[in-house]
Amino acid sequence: MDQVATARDAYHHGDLRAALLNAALELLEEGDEAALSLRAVARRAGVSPNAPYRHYPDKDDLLAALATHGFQDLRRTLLAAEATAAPGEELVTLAQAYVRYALDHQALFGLMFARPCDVRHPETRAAADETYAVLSARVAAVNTRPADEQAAFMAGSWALVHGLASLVLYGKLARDSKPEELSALVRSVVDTMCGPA
Amino acid sequence: MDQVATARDAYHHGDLRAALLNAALELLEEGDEAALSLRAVARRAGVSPNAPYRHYPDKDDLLAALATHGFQDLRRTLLAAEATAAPGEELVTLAQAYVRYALDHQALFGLMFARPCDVRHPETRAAADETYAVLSARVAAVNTRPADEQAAFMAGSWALVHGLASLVLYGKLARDSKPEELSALVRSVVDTMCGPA
DNA sequence: TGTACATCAGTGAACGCGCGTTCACTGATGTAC
DNA sequence: TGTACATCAGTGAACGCGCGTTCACTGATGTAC
Repeated sequence: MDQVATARDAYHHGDLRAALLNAALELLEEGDEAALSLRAVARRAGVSPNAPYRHYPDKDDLLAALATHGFQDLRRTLLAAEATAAPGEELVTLAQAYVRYALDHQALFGLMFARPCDVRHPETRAAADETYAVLSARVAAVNTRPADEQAAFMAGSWALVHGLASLVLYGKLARDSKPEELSALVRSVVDTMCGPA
Repeated sequence: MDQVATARDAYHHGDLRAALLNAALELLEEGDEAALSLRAVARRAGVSPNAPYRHYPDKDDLLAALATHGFQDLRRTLLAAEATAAPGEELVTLAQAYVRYALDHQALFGLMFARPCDVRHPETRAAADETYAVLSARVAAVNTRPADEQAAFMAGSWALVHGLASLVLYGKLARDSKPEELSALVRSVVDTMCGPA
């Protein structure tokens, strides 16, 4: 009986597209991007090897969907952190949340940022841009520099924060630091580089 | 005759280790890291599929050697750029050279920075640290900030420059910019973020 | 100077594997009458 | 309300492929005597 019900439920899955995304995210949490094969995703979702093709034209498309999801998730995470920041601490808090996100979702973060953001997946581009917008809005609110430096300051802030995340993530900087040491590092770097001119 | 000589030369190769590295670098210039298989490297070097195992224990070791080479090459590139910089322009010049290196060696740059720099390959770590040292020495020479901000400023400078390179490389920032526009962007960002406090 | 022999650095075939993708199919669903 | 039928969303087997790595091997080299 149970089996019948399960089988029936399983056949027309309901929302296999989302289930595949979740399965892929699970696999990314567990390992690196190399372990993320379409077949593994299908297996994890409990579905036959080619079921994904009903929902994604090919593997690249699934990866793009994952990256899009990642940017949206990072954006929400940043907004949530910003909302709880002490007054005057917003930029540092955003930076810390960004770096923590990278460390908490290593493979996904790598996938998001080590894939070309090109014309073929405009929704991924849009999601990336919206993530950037959270940072740059905060920078605009905080920044005391002349107007003609605004754009450079925005790009620089993203680069700074993203560079920190990348270097730490791959062991180039602050190897073996504990989380609180890392937060302190991010704070001091952001204070030093983004402080009032 | 030629063939005999070629065959004789080919058998004991002389320096297959270096030849494999070069072959791998060529493949990286031509495509992405995914196209870099041990077998493809051996093919490119004109050698049988398992000849590489005389020189590298496994594929991971070859990748580490590539990363090491990349860091040394980047270091030399930075030093050369620095040496030709106009007085007062050293930091900006270094930053521009760093970003250009990333764009000129996309797959290698990705390999260098998207691999964990861990205990298993100390020579790669050392090479990465020496590359960083070029930047931080220059920062120390230029920096006018208080001593207790030195470390943060050094880390921040690397993060800034590396973040710029990464974001541009993967189409997150300054999409479709021409080289000179990019150099101008790097200049304005570095001036804004690293300028005198 | 010549020779036996250990060692080094290659070859070539084979292993098992998992991959992305395609094919022909079938079970479930919804809609027109 | 019931039924025929188109459509949707899965299955399961198979394809060809290139991979990393191992095996047993052989040709080239250098060294001791």
